[in-house]
Amino acid sequence: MSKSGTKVLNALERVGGFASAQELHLVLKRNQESIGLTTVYRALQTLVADKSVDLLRREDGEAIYRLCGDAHHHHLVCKNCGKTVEIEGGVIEKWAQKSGDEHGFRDIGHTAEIFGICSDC
Amino acid sequence: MSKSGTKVLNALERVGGFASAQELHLVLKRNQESIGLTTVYRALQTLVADKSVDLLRREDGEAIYRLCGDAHHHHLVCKNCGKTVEIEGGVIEKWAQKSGDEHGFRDIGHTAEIFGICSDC
DNA sequence: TTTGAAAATGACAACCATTTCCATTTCTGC
DNA sequence: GCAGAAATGGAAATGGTTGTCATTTTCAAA
Repeated sequence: MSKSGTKVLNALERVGGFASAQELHLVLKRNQESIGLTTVYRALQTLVADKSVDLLRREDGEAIYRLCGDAHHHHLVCKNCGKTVEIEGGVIEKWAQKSGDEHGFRDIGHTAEIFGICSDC
Repeated sequence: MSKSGTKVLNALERVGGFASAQELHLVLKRNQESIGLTTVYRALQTLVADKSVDLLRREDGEAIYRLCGDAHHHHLVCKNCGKTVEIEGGVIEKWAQKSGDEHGFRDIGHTAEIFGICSDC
């Protein structure tokens, strides 16, 4: 793990939720951590590839990131306030595997997100 | 409904699925329909506000649109050659709705894609 | 310790979807 | 036909994200 990767992870822990790359960059700057915006983006790309961090999208298309546990799960996200609930997705795993099998695909993976408006909004 | 709104709706029908604003603009140009990109964007904004069209996001953040009431389906995509199969997703609809309900969310929507390697690759 | 190649870094420029601006054209009611 | 409102579209601006490339750091081998 590069020095920057660690810094970005720490920043993500500190904000404790979603943050865009630009927001993380600001947090780090405020904390006297010298780091370039480009490096933040690169560190995030690596972390996402390593599955240490989740990548989602705000409604306006901006990428937002957050720490993610190891277990494969899905998210229910409020389109308004960003509140997030982790959802068990066994049904989806089976559906993806079955659909892939039926069409002769192998190395099946999938993505799935649910969004809506939460009870507080 | 403005003239442009009609053209954009027709284009959406013609492509029969998801399309980005830029793709729709291309489709219209190819069909000898003179229309500006700006106008396509404006028409889409209006159609989304009217709930005639759904707005979703590609993985890269680009906005994609589809007619409301279109049969909602999902895609099985080959990571290697791009071959795509349309998948029925009733299971997912129910899963998304149920998960949303359980946590008090309303206006539930979802995205789901399956990817893998097809039999030809 | 020195060295040299590979990886990491960051300022800056490039990219591209989307929006804003504004001048021109088209529509609508009178 | 006329005036005002709405629609249109080309050009420029915006803003998140990625590419470029020269410089710095890391680190293992000599």
